Amino acid sequence: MSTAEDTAGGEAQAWGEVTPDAARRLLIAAVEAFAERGYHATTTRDIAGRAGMSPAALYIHYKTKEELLHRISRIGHEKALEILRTAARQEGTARERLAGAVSSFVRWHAGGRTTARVVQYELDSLGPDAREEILALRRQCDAEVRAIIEDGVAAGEFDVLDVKGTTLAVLSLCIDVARWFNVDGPWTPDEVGALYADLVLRMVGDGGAAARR
Amino acid sequence: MSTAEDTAGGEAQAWGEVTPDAARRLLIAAVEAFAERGYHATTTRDIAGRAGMSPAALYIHYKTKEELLHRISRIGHEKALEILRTAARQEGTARERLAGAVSSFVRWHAGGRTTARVVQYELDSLGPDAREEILALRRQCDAEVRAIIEDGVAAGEFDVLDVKGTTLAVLSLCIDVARWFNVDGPWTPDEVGALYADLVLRMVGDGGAAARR
DNA sequence: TGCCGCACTAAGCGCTCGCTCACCTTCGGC
DNA sequence: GCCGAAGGTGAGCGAGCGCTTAGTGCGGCA
Repeated sequence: MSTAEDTAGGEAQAWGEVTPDAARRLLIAAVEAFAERGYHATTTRDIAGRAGMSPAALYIHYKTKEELLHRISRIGHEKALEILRTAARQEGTARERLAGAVSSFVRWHAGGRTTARVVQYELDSLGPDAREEILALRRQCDAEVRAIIEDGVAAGEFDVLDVKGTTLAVLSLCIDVARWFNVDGPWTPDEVGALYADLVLRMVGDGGAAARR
Repeated sequence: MSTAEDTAGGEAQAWGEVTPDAARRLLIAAVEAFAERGYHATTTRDIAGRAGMSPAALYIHYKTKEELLHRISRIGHEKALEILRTAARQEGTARERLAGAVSSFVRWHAGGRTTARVVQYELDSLGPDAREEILALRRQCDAEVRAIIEDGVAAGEFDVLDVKGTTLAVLSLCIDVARWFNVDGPWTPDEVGALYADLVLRMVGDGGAAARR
């Protein structure tokens, strides 16, 4: 647990699919800058500077500054969806799958906070077409979590008043980790993941959650 | 319930303390613009235009664009703190006070989403001094919620593993409402408030939460 | 060796930004 | 009826923005 995933350098390895090298360096620089200052407050000169290049070099690899955000958003959302999907398709009870999904999703938001911040909070800076594409991925994330909760209700494991609302609340809780989590704070990503898995099981009325610990 | 509080016009009445009239109109225009596009993507010309004034008029009432954000942030946080404080000092069990605090705090974030968005998500755009001042108010919000939870644990009403972490999660859940809540969506602020109060009682291990409904 | 193509840079274009300044109205007090 | 303060405007400054373009250095191939 908590391998390279939770260091800034480790975050970089998630971008391995981006080539060539210069394009990847620019992308990583953009992620850091967007996370620190926000999309609109970040200049193309800042991004290029962090990547050790001149401002013009950015435009050899990306058409516009927005394309950078779009690429980051899509790769990030695909990663998030993959995490939830993997957890949802695991063997086991709904209780186990929900706990696994929440703890790994939270670990990603806490450990890869830089990336997650951009992915979750800079969506509105995209143009309408790009935003719609990303929103489709987001709806798929929602569907994965909802499916687990519905399974649990059907199996009599969970006791939920409003499946749609509870799904939203669970995702909301996980996503907001990216806003407040601080690497220098009192918790490791693993600890927050475990705490949140417990809280979420309580939210879905899994009677054993409190008793088991 | 859900009176003027949940319309854009109704939100405006919260700024009654700001005088003179022109300064208040500018402030309300700024809240709307910041909420829609974010602080950095909003221009002073846009703010002045929404208030029906020339760009220069802004600088008669405010020294800089950042001062506008600072004022909005402070007034908004004071309002949020007042809501939590009122709920915390109510008569009743910890269970009742926590439910009341969450439902009214959530109602504020959902109904006054425009304001809440600026207050909760544009903090990083403030300078260091202003940010520190706002963070102090935020810590007081945290303390109010934590006190209720500690009361409940002491009284044997709640069963909580980690008071600090649970407090953070409760506040995080409420605050994130400002990000996703949509006035045209399927829920009213009251409905979300009630749902969230139930979810939070479950999170703190209030055994009766599920059974009672 | 000579040359091409590509990754990259220095310089800078056109534009819009936050903010200022000289000037104009309105109006209560004497 | 005149005056100064308060609150407003139109024009525009300097700076910095996203992005472009002409030119440079260099690895790979005949």
